Amino acid sequence: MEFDDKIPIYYQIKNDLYHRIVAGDLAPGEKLPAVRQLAVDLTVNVNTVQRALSEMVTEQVLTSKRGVGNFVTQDTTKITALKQRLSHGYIERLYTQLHALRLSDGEIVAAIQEYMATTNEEE
Amino acid sequence: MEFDDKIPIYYQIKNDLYHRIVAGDLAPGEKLPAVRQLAVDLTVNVNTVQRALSEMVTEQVLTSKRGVGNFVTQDTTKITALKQRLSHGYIERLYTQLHALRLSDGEIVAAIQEYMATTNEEE
DNA sequence: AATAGTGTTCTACTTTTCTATTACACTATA
DNA sequence: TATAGTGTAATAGAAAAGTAGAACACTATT
Repeated sequence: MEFDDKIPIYYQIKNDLYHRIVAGDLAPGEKLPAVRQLAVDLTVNVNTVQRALSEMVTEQVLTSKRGVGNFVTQDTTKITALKQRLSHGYIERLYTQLHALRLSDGEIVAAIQEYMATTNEEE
Repeated sequence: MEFDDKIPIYYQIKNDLYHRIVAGDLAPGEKLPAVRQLAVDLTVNVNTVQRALSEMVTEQVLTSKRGVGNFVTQDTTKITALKQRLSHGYIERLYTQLHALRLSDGEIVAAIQEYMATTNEEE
């Protein structure tokens, strides 16, 4: 995984896990790899992984069983809410940014469709 | 100006200036406030302002005249290119993020239009 | 009971960012 | 030619994030 050095790594790890959970890549109730294994996979220190996971436990997106492992919550309403929260946040940020560049609502939609058209074309 | 403590302040200052330049709030050739004044306005250290500005000089978005001041470039093609670069980057990031959440192209456009509808309604 | 695998916590160190302060370099103008 | 206003640079210190390594706590299995 590549990291943006402008943003704390633990924060980027959280976001990556959020995405994998919402996408269903990590199913409700599924056990995560061991923290030491995750640290190896991400080429990062155990403490950095731990910080990301412990925050997600606090947020009740994960549950932790000492001596056993970390697990994705079984409460699917939490996951749905997470998806909503993330996508709404992303859209809000884009809207704010493009508005600051003085793009109108119509121009914003057009720019996105234009982006999609050129992106899919090249595949 | 409020800062996000997850991102370096000098970086956020750069982005704020980018936006003000692209929006025309700071016109081509216009003189910026003195670095010490900007530091006061932003309640930040002079060096932090200086770091933001010097990077923008390197990028040729600003020009600097020692003993005189910092100025927005007069080269409007640079500004247009900057606007393109920023908006494309923002859209690309949104697209990547929402795709990671398994939203299709159509769902992405719909979600944005839905967002715009509810936002404008409340005004 | 022993052991291996797991989460958790702690301390020490490094790097980056930001602040504080001072000094230096240049320009315009009184 | 002073002087005020400007950009530029350098040093030192504080705070936050990350790394490294070790130790501790708990669980399941043998």
